[in-house]
Amino acid sequence: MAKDKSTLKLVEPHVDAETRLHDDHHLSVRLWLRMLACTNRVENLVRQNLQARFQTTLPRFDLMAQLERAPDGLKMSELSQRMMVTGGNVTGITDGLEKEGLVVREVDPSDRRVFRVKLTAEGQRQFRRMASEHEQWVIGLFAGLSMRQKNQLVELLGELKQHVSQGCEP
Amino acid sequence: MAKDKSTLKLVEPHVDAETRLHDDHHLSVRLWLRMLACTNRVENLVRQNLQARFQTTLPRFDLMAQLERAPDGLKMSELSQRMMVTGGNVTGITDGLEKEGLVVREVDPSDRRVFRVKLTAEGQRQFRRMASEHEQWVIGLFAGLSMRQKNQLVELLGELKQHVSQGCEP
DNA sequence: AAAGAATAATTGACACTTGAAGTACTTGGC
DNA sequence: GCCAAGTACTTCAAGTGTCAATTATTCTTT
Repeated sequence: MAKDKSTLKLVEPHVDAETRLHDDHHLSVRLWLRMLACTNRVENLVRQNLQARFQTTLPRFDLMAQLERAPDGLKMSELSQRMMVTGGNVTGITDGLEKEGLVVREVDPSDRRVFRVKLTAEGQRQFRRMASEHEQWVIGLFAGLSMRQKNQLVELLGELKQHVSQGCEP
Repeated sequence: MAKDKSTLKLVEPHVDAETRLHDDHHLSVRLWLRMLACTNRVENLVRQNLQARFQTTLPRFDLMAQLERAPDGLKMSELSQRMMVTGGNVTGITDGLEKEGLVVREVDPSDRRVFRVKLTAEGQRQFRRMASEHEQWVIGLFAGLSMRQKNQLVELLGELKQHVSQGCEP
Protein backbone atom coordinates (compact mmCIF):
# COMPACT_ATOMS: atom_id res chain seq x y z
CA MET A 1 0.00 0.00 0.00
CA ALA A 2 2.90 2.34 0.78
CA LYS A 3 3.81 4.03 -2.47
CA ASP A 4 7.34 4.46 -3.70
CA LYS A 5 7.28 8.04 -4.87
CA SER A 6 10.27 7.64 -7.12
CA THR A 7 8.17 5.53 -9.47
CA LEU A 8 5.06 7.59 -9.09
CA LYS A 9 4.96 9.24 -12.49
CA LEU A 10 5.51 5.95 -14.22
CA VAL A 11 2.89 3.95 -12.41
CA GLU A 12 0.21 6.41 -11.58
CA PRO A 13 -1.73 6.84 -14.82
CA HIS A 14 -1.84 3.12 -15.30
CA VAL A 15 -3.06 2.34 -11.83
CA ASP A 16 -5.54 5.14 -12.02
CA ALA A 17 -7.13 3.83 -15.19
CA GLU A 18 -7.22 0.36 -13.80
CA THR A 19 -8.78 1.55 -10.60
CA ARG A 20 -11.49 3.43 -12.41
CA LEU A 21 -12.16 0.41 -14.56
CA HIS A 22 -12.28 -1.84 -11.56
CA ASP A 23 -14.72 0.44 -9.84
CA ASP A 24 -16.94 0.41 -12.87
CA HIS A 25 -16.95 -3.37 -12.98
CA HIS A 26 -17.74 -3.57 -9.35
CA LEU A 27 -20.45 -0.99 -9.79
CA SER A 28 -22.19 -2.79 -12.63
CA VAL A 29 -22.31 -6.07 -10.76
CA ARG A 30 -23.46 -4.33 -7.61
CA LEU A 31 -26.21 -2.58 -9.52
CA TRP A 32 -27.33 -5.81 -11.10
CA LEU A 33 -27.48 -7.68 -7.82
CA ARG A 34 -29.38 -4.89 -6.13
CA MET A 35 -31.86 -4.64 -8.97
CA LEU A 36 -32.40 -8.37 -8.85
CA ALA A 37 -32.91 -8.33 -5.10
CA CYS A 38 -35.49 -5.55 -5.28
CA THR A 39 -37.42 -7.14 -8.09
CA ASN A 40 -37.44 -10.55 -6.51
CA ARG A 41 -38.60 -9.14 -3.22
CA VAL A 42 -41.52 -7.26 -4.73
CA GLU A 43 -42.37 -10.16 -6.98
CA ASN A 44 -42.45 -12.57 -4.07
CA LEU A 45 -44.68 -10.32 -2.02
CA VAL A 46 -47.11 -9.89 -4.89
CA ARG A 47 -47.09 -13.62 -5.52
CA GLN A 48 -47.76 -14.38 -1.87
CA ASN A 49 -50.61 -11.90 -1.80
CA LEU A 50 -52.17 -13.36 -4.93
CA GLN A 51 -51.92 -16.82 -3.43
CA ALA A 52 -53.28 -15.86 -0.02
CA ARG A 53 -56.12 -13.66 -1.21
CA PHE A 54 -57.17 -15.28 -4.47
CA GLN A 55 -55.56 -18.71 -4.66
CA THR A 56 -53.99 -17.77 -7.94
CA THR A 57 -50.53 -17.11 -9.29
CA LEU A 58 -48.63 -14.28 -10.91
CA PRO A 59 -48.49 -15.84 -14.39
CA ARG A 60 -52.23 -16.39 -14.35
CA PHE A 61 -52.78 -12.84 -13.21
CA ASP A 62 -50.43 -11.58 -15.88
CA LEU A 63 -52.22 -13.49 -18.62
CA MET A 64 -55.60 -12.22 -17.52
CA ALA A 65 -54.21 -8.68 -17.33
CA GLN A 66 -53.12 -8.92 -20.96
CA LEU A 67 -56.54 -10.17 -22.00
CA GLU A 68 -58.38 -7.48 -20.09
CA ARG A 69 -56.82 -4.82 -22.28
CA ALA A 70 -57.74 -6.69 -25.45
CA PRO A 71 -61.53 -7.01 -25.70
CA ASP A 72 -61.23 -8.93 -28.97
CA GLY A 73 -58.95 -11.48 -27.44
CA LEU A 74 -55.36 -12.34 -28.21
CA LYS A 75 -53.66 -15.10 -30.13
CA MET A 76 -51.53 -17.49 -28.13
CA SER A 77 -48.47 -16.09 -29.85
CA GLU A 78 -49.46 -12.55 -28.94
CA LEU A 79 -49.83 -13.57 -25.33
CA SER A 80 -46.45 -15.19 -25.52
CA GLN A 81 -44.85 -11.99 -26.80
CA ARG A 82 -46.54 -9.70 -24.32
CA MET A 83 -45.88 -11.90 -21.34
CA MET A 84 -42.30 -12.41 -22.51
CA VAL A 85 -42.46 -16.16 -22.06
CA THR A 86 -42.31 -19.07 -24.48
CA GLY A 87 -45.30 -20.45 -26.29
CA GLY A 88 -45.29 -23.78 -24.54
CA ASN A 89 -45.72 -21.93 -21.33
CA VAL A 90 -48.78 -20.00 -22.47
CA THR A 91 -50.43 -23.24 -23.47
CA GLY A 92 -50.19 -24.58 -19.94
CA ILE A 93 -51.39 -21.43 -18.21
CA THR A 94 -54.28 -21.04 -20.65
CA ASP A 95 -55.23 -24.69 -20.10
CA GLY A 96 -55.54 -24.08 -16.40
CA LEU A 97 -57.55 -20.88 -16.73
CA GLU A 98 -59.82 -22.44 -19.32
CA LYS A 99 -60.47 -25.41 -17.07
CA GLU A 100 -61.65 -22.99 -14.40
CA GLY A 101 -63.86 -21.11 -16.83
CA LEU A 102 -61.97 -17.82 -16.63
CA VAL A 103 -60.89 -17.73 -20.27
CA VAL A 104 -61.99 -19.35 -23.52
CA ARG A 105 -60.20 -20.37 -26.69
CA GLU A 106 -62.18 -19.34 -29.75
CA VAL A 107 -61.21 -20.60 -33.16
CA ASP A 108 -60.50 -17.92 -35.73
CA PRO A 109 -62.49 -18.80 -38.88
CA SER A 110 -60.05 -16.96 -41.12
CA ASP A 111 -57.03 -18.95 -39.93
CA ARG A 112 -57.73 -22.25 -38.32
CA ARG A 113 -54.27 -22.48 -36.82
CA VAL A 114 -54.89 -19.69 -34.36
CA PHE A 115 -56.91 -19.43 -31.20
CA ARG A 116 -58.25 -16.17 -29.94
CA VAL A 117 -58.16 -16.30 -26.18
CA LYS A 118 -60.70 -14.17 -24.34
CA LEU A 119 -61.73 -13.50 -20.79
CA THR A 120 -65.12 -14.92 -19.86
CA ALA A 121 -67.58 -12.77 -17.94
CA GLU A 122 -66.54 -14.62 -14.79
CA GLY A 123 -62.91 -14.03 -15.70
CA GLN A 124 -63.48 -10.33 -16.06
CA ARG A 125 -65.26 -10.10 -12.77
CA GLN A 126 -62.55 -11.98 -10.96
CA PHE A 127 -59.75 -10.05 -12.62
CA ARG A 128 -61.18 -6.70 -11.69
CA ARG A 129 -61.38 -7.69 -8.06
CA MET A 130 -57.76 -8.82 -8.12
CA ALA A 131 -56.47 -5.87 -10.10
CA SER A 132 -57.60 -3.21 -7.71
CA GLU A 133 -56.04 -4.98 -4.74
CA HIS A 134 -52.90 -5.60 -6.74
CA GLU A 135 -52.54 -1.93 -7.48
CA GLN A 136 -52.82 -1.11 -3.80
CA TRP A 137 -50.10 -3.61 -2.93
CA VAL A 138 -47.75 -2.12 -5.48
CA ILE A 139 -48.47 1.42 -4.37
CA GLY A 140 -47.85 0.38 -0.80
CA LEU A 141 -44.55 -1.28 -1.61
CA PHE A 142 -43.27 1.79 -3.41
CA ALA A 143 -44.67 4.23 -0.89
CA GLY A 144 -41.28 4.68 0.70
CA LEU A 145 -40.07 6.61 -2.32
CA SER A 146 -41.03 10.17 -3.12
CA MET A 147 -42.57 10.97 -6.49
CA ARG A 148 -39.33 12.60 -7.45
CA GLN A 149 -37.42 9.42 -6.70
CA LYS A 150 -39.93 7.30 -8.55
CA ASN A 151 -39.68 9.58 -11.55
CA GLN A 152 -35.91 9.33 -11.49
CA LEU A 153 -36.09 5.56 -11.32
CA VAL A 154 -38.57 5.35 -14.18
CA GLU A 155 -36.28 7.57 -16.20
CA LEU A 156 -33.07 5.67 -15.48
CA LEU A 157 -34.69 2.29 -15.95
CA GLY A 158 -36.14 3.49 -19.21
CA GLU A 159 -32.67 4.23 -20.44
CA LEU A 160 -31.42 0.89 -19.25
CA LYS A 161 -34.32 -0.91 -20.84
CA GLN A 162 -33.57 0.70 -24.14
CA HIS A 163 -29.96 -0.41 -24.05
CA VAL A 164 -30.55 -3.97 -22.96
CA SER A 165 -33.37 -4.44 -25.44
CA GLN A 166 -31.09 -3.92 -28.38
CA GLY A 167 -29.78 -6.92 -30.25
CA CYS A 168 -33.05 -8.77 -29.78
CA GLU A 169 -34.93 -8.50 -33.03
CA PRO A 170 -32.80 -7.65 -36.09
CA MET B 1 -42.35 22.05 -15.35
CA ALA B 2 -42.75 25.78 -15.87
CA LYS B 3 -44.18 27.16 -12.69
CA ASP B 4 -46.63 30.00 -12.67
CA LYS B 5 -45.54 31.83 -9.58
CA SER B 6 -48.51 34.14 -9.56
CA THR B 7 -51.00 31.33 -9.00
CA LEU B 8 -48.82 29.14 -6.90
CA LYS B 9 -50.41 29.86 -3.58
CA LEU B 10 -53.93 29.86 -5.05
CA VAL B 11 -54.02 26.44 -6.68
CA GLU B 12 -57.08 24.52 -5.60
CA PRO B 13 -55.90 21.99 -3.08
CA HIS B 14 -58.68 19.53 -3.79
CA VAL B 15 -58.19 18.89 -7.47
CA ASP B 16 -54.49 19.16 -7.09
CA ALA B 17 -54.34 16.50 -4.42
CA GLU B 18 -56.47 14.14 -6.44
CA THR B 19 -54.39 14.63 -9.50
CA ARG B 20 -51.20 14.08 -7.60
CA LEU B 21 -52.64 10.96 -6.06
CA HIS B 22 -53.72 9.55 -9.37
CA ASP B 23 -50.37 10.29 -10.93
CA ASP B 24 -48.66 8.61 -8.03
CA HIS B 25 -50.65 5.42 -8.45
CA HIS B 26 -49.99 5.32 -12.12
CA LEU B 27 -46.34 6.06 -11.48
CA SER B 28 -45.85 3.26 -8.99
CA VAL B 29 -47.33 0.66 -11.29
CA ARG B 30 -45.35 1.99 -14.22
CA LEU B 31 -42.17 1.87 -12.21
CA TRP B 32 -42.86 -1.66 -11.12
CA LEU B 33 -43.55 -2.90 -14.63
CA ARG B 34 -40.45 -1.23 -15.99
CA MET B 35 -38.28 -2.63 -13.25
CA LEU B 36 -39.67 -6.07 -13.88
CA ALA B 37 -39.06 -5.79 -17.60
CA CYS B 38 -35.44 -4.69 -17.16
CA THR B 39 -34.66 -7.38 -14.64
CA ASN B 40 -36.28 -10.12 -16.67
CA ARG B 41 -34.44 -9.05 -19.76
CA VAL B 42 -31.03 -9.07 -18.12
CA GLU B 43 -31.81 -12.28 -16.29
CA ASN B 44 -32.82 -14.02 -19.48
CA LEU B 45 -29.69 -12.92 -21.29
CA VAL B 46 -27.46 -14.09 -18.48
CA ARG B 47 -29.31 -17.39 -18.30
CA GLN B 48 -28.99 -17.91 -22.04
CA ASN B 49 -25.28 -17.14 -21.91
CA LEU B 50 -24.72 -19.56 -19.06
CA GLN B 51 -26.58 -22.24 -20.97
CA ALA B 52 -24.83 -21.63 -24.28
CA ARG B 53 -21.29 -21.27 -22.92
CA PHE B 54 -21.26 -23.60 -19.95
CA GLN B 55 -24.35 -25.82 -20.13
CA THR B 56 -25.36 -24.64 -16.70
CA THR B 57 -28.08 -22.55 -15.15
CA LEU B 58 -28.44 -19.41 -13.09
CA PRO B 59 -29.42 -21.15 -9.83
CA ARG B 60 -26.42 -23.45 -10.10
CA PHE B 61 -24.17 -20.51 -10.79
CA ASP B 62 -25.68 -18.66 -7.86
CA LEU B 63 -25.12 -21.53 -5.49
CA MET B 64 -21.51 -21.91 -6.58
CA ALA B 65 -21.01 -18.17 -6.22
CA GLN B 66 -22.16 -18.33 -2.62
CA LEU B 67 -19.80 -21.20 -1.90
CA GLU B 68 -16.84 -19.52 -3.53
CA ARG B 69 -16.98 -16.78 -0.95
CA ALA B 70 -17.16 -19.24 1.90
CA PRO B 71 -14.01 -21.38 1.95
CA ASP B 72 -15.26 -23.32 4.96
CA GLY B 73 -18.48 -24.25 3.23
CA LEU B 74 -22.04 -23.36 4.04
CA LYS B 75 -24.92 -25.18 5.65
CA MET B 76 -27.91 -25.94 3.46
CA SER B 77 -29.94 -23.47 5.48
CA GLU B 78 -27.32 -20.77 4.98
CA LEU B 79 -27.39 -21.37 1.26
CA SER B 80 -31.16 -21.16 1.38
CA GLN B 81 -31.02 -17.78 3.11
CA ARG B 82 -28.37 -16.30 0.89
CA MET B 83 -29.95 -17.49 -2.31
CA MET B 84 -33.35 -16.34 -1.06
CA VAL B 85 -35.02 -19.60 -1.97
CA THR B 86 -36.61 -22.33 0.10
CA GLY B 87 -34.69 -25.22 1.56
CA GLY B 88 -36.28 -27.87 -0.57
CA ASN B 89 -34.98 -26.08 -3.58
CA VAL B 90 -31.40 -26.00 -2.35
CA THR B 91 -31.52 -29.74 -1.83
CA GLY B 92 -32.30 -30.31 -5.50
CA ILE B 93 -29.68 -27.96 -6.88
CA THR B 94 -27.04 -29.33 -4.53
CA ASP B 95 -27.95 -32.86 -5.59
CA GLY B 96 -27.29 -31.98 -9.20
CA LEU B 97 -23.99 -30.23 -8.56
CA GLU B 98 -22.81 -33.03 -6.29
CA LYS B 99 -23.64 -35.60 -8.95
CA GLU B 100 -21.37 -33.71 -11.32
CA GLY B 101 -18.59 -33.50 -8.78
CA LEU B 102 -18.62 -29.72 -8.47
CA VAL B 103 -19.71 -29.68 -4.85
CA VAL B 104 -19.52 -31.98 -1.82
CA ARG B 105 -21.64 -32.44 1.29
CA GLU B 106 -19.47 -32.90 4.37
CA VAL B 107 -20.99 -33.97 7.66
CA ASP B 108 -20.35 -31.64 10.55
CA PRO B 109 -19.13 -33.75 13.48
CA SER B 110 -20.37 -31.23 16.03
CA ASP B 111 -23.96 -31.31 14.79
CA ARG B 112 -24.99 -34.28 12.80
CA ARG B 113 -28.09 -32.62 11.45
CA VAL B 114 -26.14 -30.25 9.24
CA PHE B 115 -24.18 -30.63 6.04
CA ARG B 116 -21.41 -28.28 5.15
CA VAL B 117 -21.46 -27.86 1.39
CA LYS B 118 -18.16 -26.98 -0.28
CA LEU B 119 -16.85 -26.43 -3.76
CA THR B 120 -14.54 -29.16 -5.00
CA ALA B 121 -11.31 -28.22 -6.74
CA GLU B 122 -13.03 -28.90 -10.05
CA GLY B 123 -15.96 -26.77 -8.93
CA GLN B 124 -13.65 -23.88 -8.09
CA ARG B 125 -11.89 -24.12 -11.41
CA GLN B 126 -15.16 -24.17 -13.34
CA PHE B 127 -16.71 -21.39 -11.31
CA ARG B 128 -13.79 -19.04 -11.86
CA ARG B 129 -14.02 -19.52 -15.60
CA MET B 130 -17.74 -18.78 -15.53
CA ALA B 131 -17.49 -15.87 -13.13
CA SER B 132 -15.11 -13.82 -15.22
CA GLU B 133 -17.27 -14.21 -18.31
CA HIS B 134 -20.36 -13.49 -16.31
CA GLU B 135 -18.88 -10.24 -15.09
CA GLN B 136 -18.12 -9.20 -18.62
CA TRP B 137 -21.69 -9.89 -19.72
CA VAL B 138 -23.08 -7.81 -16.90
CA ILE B 139 -20.68 -4.96 -17.57
CA GLY B 140 -21.60 -5.08 -21.24
CA LEU B 141 -25.32 -5.02 -20.51
CA PHE B 142 -24.97 -1.98 -18.29
CA ALA B 143 -22.45 -0.24 -20.50
CA GLY B 144 -25.13 2.05 -21.89
CA LEU B 145 -25.31 3.87 -18.58
CA SER B 146 -22.73 6.32 -17.32
CA MET B 147 -21.11 5.76 -13.96
CA ARG B 148 -23.13 8.64 -12.65
CA GLN B 149 -26.35 6.98 -13.76
CA LYS B 150 -25.30 3.67 -12.30
CA ASN B 151 -24.50 5.33 -9.02
CA GLN B 152 -27.88 7.00 -8.98
CA LEU B 153 -29.60 3.71 -9.65
CA VAL B 154 -27.68 1.90 -6.95
CA GLU B 155 -28.62 4.66 -4.57
CA LEU B 156 -32.31 4.73 -5.42
CA LEU B 157 -32.63 0.97 -5.47
CA GLY B 158 -30.88 0.84 -2.14
CA GLU B 159 -33.57 3.03 -0.69
CA LEU B 160 -36.29 0.94 -2.29
CA LYS B 161 -34.71 -2.26 -1.06
CA GLN B 162 -34.67 -0.96 2.45
CA HIS B 163 -38.35 -0.09 2.33
CA VAL B 164 -39.58 -3.30 0.77
CA SER B 165 -37.44 -5.42 3.07
CA GLN B 166 -39.27 -4.22 6.14
CA GLY B 167 -41.98 -6.33 7.63
CA CYS B 168 -40.09 -9.50 6.83
CA GLU B 169 -38.37 -10.60 9.99
CA PRO B 170 -39.55 -8.99 13.22
C1' DA C 1 -32.61 -38.92 32.23
C1' DA C 2 -37.02 -38.67 29.61
C1' DA C 3 -40.55 -35.74 27.37
C1' DG C 4 -41.27 -32.07 24.51
C1' DA C 5 -39.92 -28.17 21.64
C1' DA C 6 -36.93 -26.49 18.20
C1' DT C 7 -33.78 -27.01 14.24
C1' DA C 8 -31.64 -29.12 9.74
C1' DA C 9 -32.41 -31.33 5.94
C1' DT C 10 -35.23 -34.21 2.78
C1' DT C 11 -39.34 -35.66 0.33
C1' DG C 12 -43.59 -35.32 -2.43
C1' DA C 13 -47.19 -32.72 -4.73
C1' DC C 14 -47.98 -29.09 -7.69
C1' DA C 15 -46.96 -24.94 -10.66
C1' DC C 16 -44.03 -22.37 -13.85
C1' DT C 17 -40.41 -22.17 -17.43
C1' DT C 18 -37.61 -23.35 -21.28
C1' DG C 19 -36.27 -25.70 -25.46
C1' DA C 20 -36.86 -29.10 -28.78
C1' DA C 21 -39.73 -31.98 -31.39
C1' DG C 22 -44.25 -32.85 -33.37
C1' DT C 23 -48.95 -31.74 -35.57
C1' DA C 24 -52.02 -28.93 -38.16
C1' DC C 25 -52.75 -25.32 -41.15
C1' DT C 26 -51.55 -21.48 -44.65
C1' DT C 27 -48.91 -19.48 -48.24
C1' DG C 28 -46.24 -18.87 -52.39
C1' DG C 29 -43.71 -20.54 -56.43
C1' DC C 30 -43.82 -24.01 -59.97
C1' DG D 1 -53.15 -28.12 -58.39
C1' DC D 2 -49.08 -29.36 -55.63
C1' DC D 3 -45.32 -29.29 -52.80
C1' DA D 4 -41.99 -26.81 -49.93
C1' DA D 5 -41.51 -23.49 -46.52
C1' DG D 6 -43.27 -21.06 -42.95
C1' DT D 7 -46.57 -20.21 -39.02
C1' DA D 8 -49.54 -21.43 -34.84
C1' DC D 9 -50.01 -24.18 -31.40
C1' DT D 10 -49.20 -28.47 -28.48
C1' DT D 11 -46.50 -31.91 -26.16
C1' DC D 12 -42.74 -33.60 -23.50
C1' DA D 13 -38.58 -33.75 -20.54
C1' DA D 14 -35.75 -31.47 -17.40
C1' DG D 15 -34.85 -27.80 -14.23
C1' DT D 16 -36.57 -24.42 -10.82
C1' DG D 17 -39.62 -22.86 -7.37
C1' DT D 18 -43.20 -23.18 -3.40
C1' DC D 19 -45.36 -25.33 0.50
C1' DA D 20 -46.50 -28.92 3.69
C1' DA D 21 -45.24 -33.08 5.87
C1' DT D 22 -41.50 -36.22 7.56
C1' DT D 23 -37.16 -37.78 9.63
C1' DA D 24 -33.18 -37.17 12.35
C1' DT D 25 -30.82 -34.69 15.61
C1' DT D 26 -30.10 -31.30 19.27
C1' DC D 27 -31.67 -28.38 23.04
C1' DT D 28 -34.61 -27.44 27.17
C1' DT D 29 -37.10 -28.37 30.96
C1' DT D 30 -38.24 -30.72 34.54
